[in-house]
Amino acid sequence: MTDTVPRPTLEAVAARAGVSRATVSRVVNGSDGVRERLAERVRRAVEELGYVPNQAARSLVTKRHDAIAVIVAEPETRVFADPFFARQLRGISKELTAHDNQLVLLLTEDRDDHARVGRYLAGGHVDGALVFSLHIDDPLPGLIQRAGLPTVYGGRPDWNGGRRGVAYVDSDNRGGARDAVRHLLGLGRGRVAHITGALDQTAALDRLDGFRDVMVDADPRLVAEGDFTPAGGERAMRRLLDSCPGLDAVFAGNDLMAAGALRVLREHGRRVPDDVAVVGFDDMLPIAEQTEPPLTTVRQDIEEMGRLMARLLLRDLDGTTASDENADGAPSAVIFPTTLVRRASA
Amino acid sequence: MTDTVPRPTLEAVAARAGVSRATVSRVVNGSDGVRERLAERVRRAVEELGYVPNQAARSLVTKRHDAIAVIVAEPETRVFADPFFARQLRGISKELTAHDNQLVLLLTEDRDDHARVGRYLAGGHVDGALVFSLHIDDPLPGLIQRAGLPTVYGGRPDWNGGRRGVAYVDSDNRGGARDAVRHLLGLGRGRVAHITGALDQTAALDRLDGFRDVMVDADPRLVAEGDFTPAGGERAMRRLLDSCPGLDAVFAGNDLMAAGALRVLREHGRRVPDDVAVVGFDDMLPIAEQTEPPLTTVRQDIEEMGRLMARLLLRDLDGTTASDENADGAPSAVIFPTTLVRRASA
DNA sequence: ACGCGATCCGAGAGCGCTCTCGCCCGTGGC
DNA sequence: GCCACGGGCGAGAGCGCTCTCGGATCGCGT
Repeated sequence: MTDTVPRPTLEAVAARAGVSRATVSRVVNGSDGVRERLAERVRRAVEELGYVPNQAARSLVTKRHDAIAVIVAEPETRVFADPFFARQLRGISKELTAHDNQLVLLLTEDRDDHARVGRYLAGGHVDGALVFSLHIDDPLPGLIQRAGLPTVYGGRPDWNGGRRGVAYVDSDNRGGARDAVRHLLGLGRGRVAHITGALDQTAALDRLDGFRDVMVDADPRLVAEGDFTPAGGERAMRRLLDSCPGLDAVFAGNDLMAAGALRVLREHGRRVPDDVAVVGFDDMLPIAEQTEPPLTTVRQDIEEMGRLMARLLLRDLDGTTASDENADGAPSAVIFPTTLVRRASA
Repeated sequence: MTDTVPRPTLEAVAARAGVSRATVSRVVNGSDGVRERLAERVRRAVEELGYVPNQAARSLVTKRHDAIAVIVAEPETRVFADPFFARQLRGISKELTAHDNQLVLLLTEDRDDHARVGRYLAGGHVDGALVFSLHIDDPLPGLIQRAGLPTVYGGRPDWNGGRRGVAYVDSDNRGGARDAVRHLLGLGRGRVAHITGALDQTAALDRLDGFRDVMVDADPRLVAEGDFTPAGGERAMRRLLDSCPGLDAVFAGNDLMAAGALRVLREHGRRVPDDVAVVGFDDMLPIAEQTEPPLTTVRQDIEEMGRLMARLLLRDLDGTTASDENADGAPSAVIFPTTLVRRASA
């Protein structure tokens, strides 16, 4: 390993430019009050020495780290088999790097991990946190709140009603579900069934609510509980076919379950969309395009949601610096619209 | 925002325990030479005050950050529609957190990003780097090398032959490809075609080599270039059907292309696997299980590969501390075995 | 010419930690 | 009973930076 040459310090740059450390610092941090001639000399020295500020030293005094934690709480590998996550991460990454912030990724699986994460956050290594895929009764939010870290959640937290001012970004699950069901009705289908997601997640609950908004007094047997997995979708579909053989449409809580449902329908000789129309949710590529037939589904702009989460957090961080109550102004919840993507299945 | 109470410092703990800062430091960092009685007192003080070391201050003197960068160089969204990445990340994450290292994620899209990343790495914010999805002629490795950062690559870099001692972890693409093709031959298929991946990636090249190892003097028209996408797979399949209508098996460079190929085959009325057997690569869930018919494919232990990458890097880091040449001993390349997963398509 | 702001810059303290060095004290050899 | 020795602990310097504060310098009005 090439023993790294010690990197130049502020001191070194100052010496070379014939000025004091303070002046170099001013130039480097872009504060004004330095005459152009000097500033130019400093900049040249920085260039020549290849000076890069030592972040540790800087943080030590500023107490800022320009780093935010992204926490993905996913006990199961399920969501991991899902490009969703990667997309959102990409959006976040773009926004953060645009503002010179680092992205510290924390993946958690179980409660032990959450304790560890709590300790980490309390350790003050990062300026804020972005949290995903919380399930009901997760201890994490409590830990984070105690650490006093500015946080933005991805997806509506279940305790939203309780505490106030919780910032989160979510897609319009309820509205998207309504659109999906209305589309089915518009196709002339009368007996529309719904396969729900795992009901310990707000996304599943909201989609179910959207379904109910439209199918006001639907036969309760038209709703079958799934768990967001293909296998769960298959099971739910079988149950539905069993209890309501006359159904002519299915709205699945996500594309994975829709794929499972398609398989069961085919197995039972029901043609899609002729006999039964199917709509999914997420527009999870490449699944949605690969099913037979390709899936009509509800799309959300995942990447943009990621960006927005980051943006909200960064804004909050700046607000905090200004030390006000930050209770007002900021819309603490942003709901993204969804769009129906028509393919062959409905 | 609750104005965070200033966190206790070493000084505070020392005062409370009635010892010097040095002693507290020793206890906290687990170095010996502190009598048990004192150590216990210090530990209690730490507990009572909820002391957590300030990482910035520590790094300032140790020049260690206990942070490593994970760089995913992916210009296209392609690989992002792919759970591969998430799995590997999870493996890395587990290993790193087990050793109290942070994971700093850097996602790059274009060359500009790479310049930025280069600067970041040179900035000495992290102790090492894990790099993925390099394409041929990427400037990144050069930048990293100049920054003198210990690095482990995910997937064989194309310049492996050139420079020496490049550490990387890859799966046995060539061997896996051979297994796939042999399986097809074992099924009694004689005219096996291959749809390659994007040939600017070593994984695609290696899989092609594996194919050729077995199909020593195959008709060159049995090889069609793809690009790892479903659409590319479709196009390649059409070309193959066109030039070699008599083919009875296809080995696709990944599952996405295999899915595309399946569609084209179905469209052309070829039954799978009866008329044409198909094998993919990656066992990319949930794709492989959702195709019609489910895909026989080659699996690799992604998560474990991630873990190993992290482990290799951390070991290198420790070795560096010990300031030796680290030229020997360490196997700088590790190839993971693959296994064939039999489903219905072949 | 002289004084008075305003402007620009440097000196120096201090962020919280690690680590070297040397002091102190207890022990053992003679 | 004295001195050498060694292990346990504290004092203090210093990591590289920011930021306050006061001094130097300049321009301007009179």
